[in-house]
Amino acid sequence: MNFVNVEISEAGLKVSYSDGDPKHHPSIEIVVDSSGTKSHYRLVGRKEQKFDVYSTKLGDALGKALEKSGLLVPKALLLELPKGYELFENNKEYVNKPTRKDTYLFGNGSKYRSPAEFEEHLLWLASDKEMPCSCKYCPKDSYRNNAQSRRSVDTRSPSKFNQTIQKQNTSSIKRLTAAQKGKSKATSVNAKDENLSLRIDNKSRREDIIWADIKYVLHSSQRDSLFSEEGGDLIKYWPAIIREKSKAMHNFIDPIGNNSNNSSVFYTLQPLMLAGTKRLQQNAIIPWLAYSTKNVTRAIESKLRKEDNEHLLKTNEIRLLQQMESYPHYKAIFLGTELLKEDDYIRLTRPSRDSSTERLPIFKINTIFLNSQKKIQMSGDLFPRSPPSSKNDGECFMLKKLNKDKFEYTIDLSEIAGRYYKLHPNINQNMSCTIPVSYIDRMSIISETTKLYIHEATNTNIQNIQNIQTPRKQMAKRSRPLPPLRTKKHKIDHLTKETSIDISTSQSSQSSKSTNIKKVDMTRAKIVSPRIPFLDESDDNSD
DNA sequence: ATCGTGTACCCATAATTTGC
DNA sequence: GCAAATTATGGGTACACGAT
Repeated sequence: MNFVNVEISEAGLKVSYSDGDPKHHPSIEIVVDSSGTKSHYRLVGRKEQKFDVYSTKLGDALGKALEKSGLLVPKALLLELPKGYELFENNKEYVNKPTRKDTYLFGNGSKYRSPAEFEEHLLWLASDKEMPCSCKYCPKDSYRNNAQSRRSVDTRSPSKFNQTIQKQNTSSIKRLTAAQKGKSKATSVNAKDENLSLRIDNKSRREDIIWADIKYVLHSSQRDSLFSEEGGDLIKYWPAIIREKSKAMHNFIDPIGNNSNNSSVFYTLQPLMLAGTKRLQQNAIIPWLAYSTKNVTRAIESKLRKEDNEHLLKTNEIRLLQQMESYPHYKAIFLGTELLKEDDYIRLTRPSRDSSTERLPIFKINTIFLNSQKKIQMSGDLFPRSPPSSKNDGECFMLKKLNKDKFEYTIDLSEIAGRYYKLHPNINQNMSCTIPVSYIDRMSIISETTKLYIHEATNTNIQNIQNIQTPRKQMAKRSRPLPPLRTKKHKIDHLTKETSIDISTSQSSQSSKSTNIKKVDMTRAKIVSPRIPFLDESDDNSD
């Protein structure tokens, strides 16, 4: 999962997005039923033990998930429940039975009966919402997967109100899928917006493609690398799709730094070609047509072309062949968000000694190959690093090779933390990639979804978008496609898509006219795309 | 370490609502 | 009005935790 809505601090974790609303809280009045049983709800205070159970268990679960995706979690404690959620204790006094007390979490209309039940929903709230929530109470597309799946509760106004809400939600989802099969979908999307009273006129809408200020979209290292290219400084905005629009929570810390007075609307954006989503305010984005795309596309293109050439010059076929002729070799592979090439410097995940002060060692890739066990490995030189304190930071040129001249180290993919950047020598996050996806898939998914959205937008933009969007010329040449590594669920769709994608990519960018029914599936596929960490690059798919 | 107690969680089923 | 879908309820039990 891609956790974009979590604030990690020394004190613990906060989830900055919420679908909770106090209107879903139960009434605290005492209700007496016909048999004389007295029942009432009591708000559980933050200082109570029950509350601690929730904050530690939920914090623990969230912390684990964050760490799994490579983030450092100083303290796995949920500092507060997401906005609008509260813990209640149901107190039931029976006439002839002992009193019963049950704790429940209310907030989004569902009644979570344990931290474990809320766990998945919390992760979803914290995530970029690319995937539907898999908690037991959230609506599923397939009807009634497991018996007695979901409940929803509003004890104050039993049934009516709450049920209508749920009805509308599920039906709008159904309508959406139905509409997607046809053509128009704008109308059905609006239905849901209205429901959430989020409609604001003359502002960008969900599914619009807009430009987002790169200050908020790219990391500084990415910007640096872009700016170092000719024309790179012309790029002030980055294309993105609006995935969600929401109102700011009261104490939401907006990512721009302003205190949100002017506009309380937030957009959840998915920048094209980048992993993850961003939550930005109105003033950080501009409509597509408000920005001249010519310069930008040219600059990006030239950057890409330059990289290509550079790469071609660097290839060293002879050495490759001499060394491990029998193994298929690659010139580059995608690992998560980064492209790793021969001669690159990368960081390894484990320190050579297990002192925490030591920085991750650097590894220079000499070759990338598929070994006899069909595992991708890299051979190269290892450079241990001293703790950050010693010497100056230009140390990368003073690196001392650990291996002797005629020897190389071999490492597994799992040992790679990410690229080493001269300007950012202290990065210690790991890429932590587990799911393999083909290069074709990644690129097609991105371009296909864009095409889909573009159809909804103005036609005049198609050309521009595609200039940016189209997969660049392949750089890696490999003799065989990658073996499927252990994967999770997505594998099946992935295989069925393969053929159609192949065609659309090979005929380059001009496929806006190819009316491919698979496009609809692509909207589902995009869910997978941004966070699939491991991508291989191939153009000769000989399966 | 083990026992006992109360609680949290899970599950089956009863009850109710909805769709045809 | 019936069947299916959904929700509420209460029992069973694993587990945590304090007492022995």
